[in-house]
Amino acid sequence: MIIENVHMFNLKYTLESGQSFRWNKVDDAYYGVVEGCILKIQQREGTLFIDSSRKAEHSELVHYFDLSRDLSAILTEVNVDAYMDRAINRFWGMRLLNQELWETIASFILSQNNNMARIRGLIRSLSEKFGQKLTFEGYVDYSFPTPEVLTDAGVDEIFACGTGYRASYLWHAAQNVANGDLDLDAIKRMSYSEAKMELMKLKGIGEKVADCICLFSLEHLEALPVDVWIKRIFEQIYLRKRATPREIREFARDYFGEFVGYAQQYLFHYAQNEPSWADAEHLALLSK
DNA sequence: TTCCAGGAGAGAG
DNA sequence: CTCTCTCATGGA
Repeated sequence: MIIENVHMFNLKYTLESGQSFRWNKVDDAYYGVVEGCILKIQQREGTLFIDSSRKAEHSELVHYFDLSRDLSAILTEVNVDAYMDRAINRFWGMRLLNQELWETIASFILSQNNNMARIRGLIRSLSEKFGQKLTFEGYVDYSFPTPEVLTDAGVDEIFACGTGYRASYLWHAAQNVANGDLDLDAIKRMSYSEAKMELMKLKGIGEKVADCICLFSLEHLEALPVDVWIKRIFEQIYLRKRATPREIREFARDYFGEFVGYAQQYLFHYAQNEPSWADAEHLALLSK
């Protein structure tokens, strides 16, 4: 499949900005698993070339990559200072994905007190062990395990994948989804605050992880996950003092507006890729 | 060896 | 409400 005239979209920035752990780069193509099939995607300017192990729906992909959203309007809205302007221009075209809900819940349960490389490894080994093997043009990957499979596997088998103390959290979540106590379709219909509250009823999901799920799967663009990076960024760049996650959320929501989740993604990725993100020259961008 | 990572839960104060 | 400690794991 080919999607032409893709406006304001950068595949690399979108897939490498820490919101998904499932994509692998091979030459100039990205391979990943979405909806139980392998996707191979390449971007050449405004055109996306997509190959798949199964026939992928055009509308599914447009939704997954958030392509129908008016990103230009959002970035105009959150571009309120010279610092943000630099982050936006550096990663122009980065979009928030709309990923599958169960996989996003499980992935961010595993993400707590953990680093990107290891999160990717954990998801990979869980999928290898409990998912279905998929192949496409010599590329091998695995579907993400269903809640039912993880429930039957048990805590010990999940722990054996290297998940550490998060094993019981993941098993508990899988069980709740499998037995219907956590209704994923209902959550998809909820407002941001309702969905966040519902997700936080699960063990191992606090405010930060719930916000990641709301932002990277449920299209709640007002969600602001406060991790160690976002905390550093707001304490050092915007607030210039120690701050609690609640203070950061309240300030940022008021300062950037209803699309603070998009603002957050640009700040997060900028700080991760620009070692001098908090030096004097950067701080001066806000001193006017 | 100690520190850190897209944190959360439990307990104390 | 806010601290503080602990929870596996592996790479720096």
